[in-house]
Amino acid sequence: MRAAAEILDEGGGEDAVTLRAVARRTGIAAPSIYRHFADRDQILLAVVREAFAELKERIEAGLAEVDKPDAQLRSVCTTYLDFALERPKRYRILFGGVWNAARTAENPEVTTAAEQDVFALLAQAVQGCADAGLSRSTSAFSDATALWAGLHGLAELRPASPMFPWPEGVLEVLVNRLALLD
Amino acid sequence: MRAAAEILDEGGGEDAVTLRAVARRTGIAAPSIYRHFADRDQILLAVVREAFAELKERIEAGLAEVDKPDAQLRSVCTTYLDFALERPKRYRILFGGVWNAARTAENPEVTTAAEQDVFALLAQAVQGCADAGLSRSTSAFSDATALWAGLHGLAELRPASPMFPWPEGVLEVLVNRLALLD
DNA sequence: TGTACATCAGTGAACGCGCGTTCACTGATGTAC
DNA sequence: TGTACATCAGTGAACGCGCGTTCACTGATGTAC
Repeated sequence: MRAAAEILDEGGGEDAVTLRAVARRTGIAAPSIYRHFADRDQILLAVVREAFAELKERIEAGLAEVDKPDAQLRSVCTTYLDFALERPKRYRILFGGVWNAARTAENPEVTTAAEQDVFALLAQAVQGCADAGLSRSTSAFSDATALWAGLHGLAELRPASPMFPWPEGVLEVLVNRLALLD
Repeated sequence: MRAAAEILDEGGGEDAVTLRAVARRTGIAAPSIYRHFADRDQILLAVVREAFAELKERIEAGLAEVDKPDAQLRSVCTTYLDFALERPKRYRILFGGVWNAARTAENPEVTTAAEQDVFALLAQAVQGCADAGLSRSTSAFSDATALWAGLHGLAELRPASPMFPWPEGVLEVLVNRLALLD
């Protein structure tokens, strides 16, 4: 059921995830949805919740596979970007602003909190590099914020501008310079 | 008339810019719009066209006020970010992906071309710093791309996550490090 | 100066559509005695 | 083992709504003779 909701957002914007479209996709009648969700907003909320959970899990799984702090930082960034490029629509709904700004006040744990969880993984990785002497960073929080902006920009811009002649290695440039590695 | 279309997108997503909403805002009946635009898509197109033009003009106006290459680069970035933070919805429709990806093929001059125009101003500013020995950049294009990603990320993330404890000076960090100034 | 006519931005009524949601219902499954 | 009943996921019909768009129209303004 939730799976259907997710598959759906791969075919149009957030507004394409209509209650009736989810029903069609699931193969049930529209009113049947009310046995599982109170209203349309709850469907979106469930999609957001699940997507945040998956992003976090993937980052943590990637982290577990490497040891060195700089490899860990690169892993976080790569996983984050891969997630966004694989599922641009789903990524977009997480940090997209439209949905976020409107519902954030009512469900802080799904948006603000989940977002900070993901950001914390990034900030910890930067801090880890600084602690190990692999980064010249003196403010892991501030540098992680700049890096987050860079990652997010790349994550949104690349699918949005497929005609742009993207050069190789933009991600590496962002990580190396913003986390002050070398 | 177009002014009304613009004011409108300050109150909801792209999908809130309905033909009827524009009509209400303008104070005319819905069918009257067809004297000025062929259909709904043309309204959105006009908004995008005008917003791109305004962004470009503002950047150029800012550029004309300073001389030193590094001041010019900072001016471009500041103007870009200010535009995005002042009118988040309008900025979003320019580089937003949803509208872009769907209509880009039919109207390349409004999206791809206008986008490259704006990017060119950024790339030239980075190149100017490199030429003047103010930047260590050896690939202005590649570095400008990374910087663009950083700017875009900040431009989207800040309005989208008002609860996040944004540190001071993120923009400066992005510009200094990604354009290799110092 | 006066008359005929084209142009043009506007109008209200109507269309068919997909939407979220409500309603009273059906039929299968599990549990109590 | 059999009967009564609660639970629960599903159903089709219907509602009112805002949407984009089409239609035949009106009334003001400008131009030709």
